[in-house]
Amino acid sequence: MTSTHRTRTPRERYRDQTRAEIKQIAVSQLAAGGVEGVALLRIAKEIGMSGPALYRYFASRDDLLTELVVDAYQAVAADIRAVDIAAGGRTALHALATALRDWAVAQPHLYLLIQGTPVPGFRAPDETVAHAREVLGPFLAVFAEGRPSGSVEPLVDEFARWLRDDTAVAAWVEQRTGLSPEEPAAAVALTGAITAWSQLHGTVGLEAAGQFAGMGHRPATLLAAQVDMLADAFQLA
Amino acid sequence: MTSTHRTRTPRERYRDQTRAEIKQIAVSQLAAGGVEGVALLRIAKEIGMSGPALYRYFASRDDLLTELVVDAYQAVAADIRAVDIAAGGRTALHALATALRDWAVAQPHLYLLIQGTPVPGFRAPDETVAHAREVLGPFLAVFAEGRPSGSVEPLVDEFARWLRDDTAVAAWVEQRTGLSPEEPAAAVALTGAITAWSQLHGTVGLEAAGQFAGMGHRPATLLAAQVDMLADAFQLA
DNA sequence: TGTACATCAGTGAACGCGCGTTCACTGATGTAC
DNA sequence: TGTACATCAGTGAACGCGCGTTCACTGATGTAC
Repeated sequence: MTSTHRTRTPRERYRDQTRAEIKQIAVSQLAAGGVEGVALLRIAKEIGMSGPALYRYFASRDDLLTELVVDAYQAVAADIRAVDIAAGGRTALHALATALRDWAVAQPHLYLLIQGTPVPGFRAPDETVAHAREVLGPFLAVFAEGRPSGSVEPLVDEFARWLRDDTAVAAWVEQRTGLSPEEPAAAVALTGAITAWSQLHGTVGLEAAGQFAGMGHRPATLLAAQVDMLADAFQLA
Repeated sequence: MTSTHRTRTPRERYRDQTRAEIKQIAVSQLAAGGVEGVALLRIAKEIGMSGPALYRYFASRDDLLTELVVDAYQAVAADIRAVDIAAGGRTALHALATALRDWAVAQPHLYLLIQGTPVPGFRAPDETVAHAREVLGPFLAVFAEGRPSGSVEPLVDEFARWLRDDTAVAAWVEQRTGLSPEEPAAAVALTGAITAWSQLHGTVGLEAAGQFAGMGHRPATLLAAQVDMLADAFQLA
C-alpha cells in the first residue's frame, strides 16, 4: 500500500483480479444461502475453472471465509470513517448511526457475517478486534463530549476499570480522543461507544435478519429514536 | 392439553419420550455446531437407532428444525410470562429484561436460532408471529403506563398508524392492555414494546453471539443501563 | 535478440466423507371379537 | 381367555448428491544471461 510499491506486473494484476472475482462470487453465494452456501466447487464452476484451480488463490475454504470477514470489516469501517462528525454531539451520532445502518441494509449478509451468529468451528483472525475498534473509533470522539446521566453512571464505573486494566484499550481511546486514560471523560467516551454499538446492533441486527418484516414502522425512525435516547443519556448537545 | 384428555397409552408415552430424546440431541448438536451441525444420521447413531428409524418421528430434517424453533419460542415465552410485573414501571421492565437475558445466556444457541441470522431456505412456520407476540405481550402492559418523551414521539406516530391499519395487532394490544386501539396509550404501549425488544436484542444478541468476549464490563450492567434509558424515554415510574 | 530455465495457472482423475431420503422387509405390540 | 388381524417401531441396503482436498501432470508466461 506504500507509494514506493512498484507497479504490479500483469501476472500480479491478473491474480488480483481473479481473487477478487472469486470473492465476489463467494459474497453472492453468502447472500443467497448463508455461510454454508459458500462452496468452492460451485464458485469454480461459475468462473469457468476446475475446482482445484481455486487452490492457487486460497489455501482453503476457511481462508476464503476469513478474507470475506476481514473485507467486510474494512468496508464498514471505511463507511464509518467517511462520516463527517465535525458537528459533534447528537448530529454526529445520528450521522454515524445512519451510516452503519445504510451499510448493513445494503448488504445484510455481510453484516450478519461479522455481527451475527458465529460460524461454528470458524476461528476469527486476531485482527478482528482491531477491525472492530476501527469501526467504533469515531464513536469515541463523539462521546468524549458526553456527560453521563444517572442511567449510565454505574456502567461508566465498569468501563473506567477496564480502561485502567487494559493498556491496549487505553491506547486506543487515547488515540481517538486525545484523553489520557485517567481522565473521567475517557471512560465516558468508551462507555458511550460500546453502549451505542450495542444499542444500534439491536435495530440494525433485527432489520438485517429480516425480523421487521410485516411491521408497520420505518426502521430508520426506530434507529433515530434510539440515537436520541443515547444522546439524552449522555447529554450530548 | 385439555384435562379431558385420556391417559396416554404406553405406546404413546414411549413415542413422546423418543421424540423428546431426538429433540434433546438435536439441541445439543445445535449448541455444538450451529444449525448445519444438526444431522439426522448422527442423531440416530447417538440414540442407537438406524437412520431411517427417525422418519417414524419426524417427516424430515426441516420438520425437526421447525419444532426446535417453536419449542424455543414457547420456552422463552414461558419464562417471560412467569415474571411478576405487578409492580409495573421501571421495576417490572428490569425484571422482564433480566428474564429475557437469563434465558438467552443459558441457551445462546436457541436465542440465536430464533433471533439471529435466518437459516437459509428455511421457512418459519406461520405460528412464529404469534409466538413472538407471546414473548412481547408482558412488555405491552408495562409500557401502557408510559408517557413518550421527545425522543420517541415521532416513533409513536408510526406505531399509531400501524395500530389503525392492522386489526390483528390492534386486537393483540387490546387483549394485553385493555386499551382500545384509538386510545393514545395503545400506541405508546406498542411503541414501547417494540423499542424495548429492539433495544434489548442489541445487548442480549451480542452477548449470545460471544461478541463481548474479552471486554471489561458485565453485560448485566449494560442491560440495566439500557433498561433505564428506555424507562427514561417513556417516563416510567 | 535468443535461448535455457524457473515459476506459475490450470486440468482431470480420484479420494473419502457424511448427508437426507426411499424402499421393502421383519418383528413386536395393541385391538376386536 | 384365546385367536386373527391391524398397527406401529425399527432394520439394512441402497440411491444420488455435493462437498473439500490431494496429486501428478501440462502448457503458458516470465526471468537471467
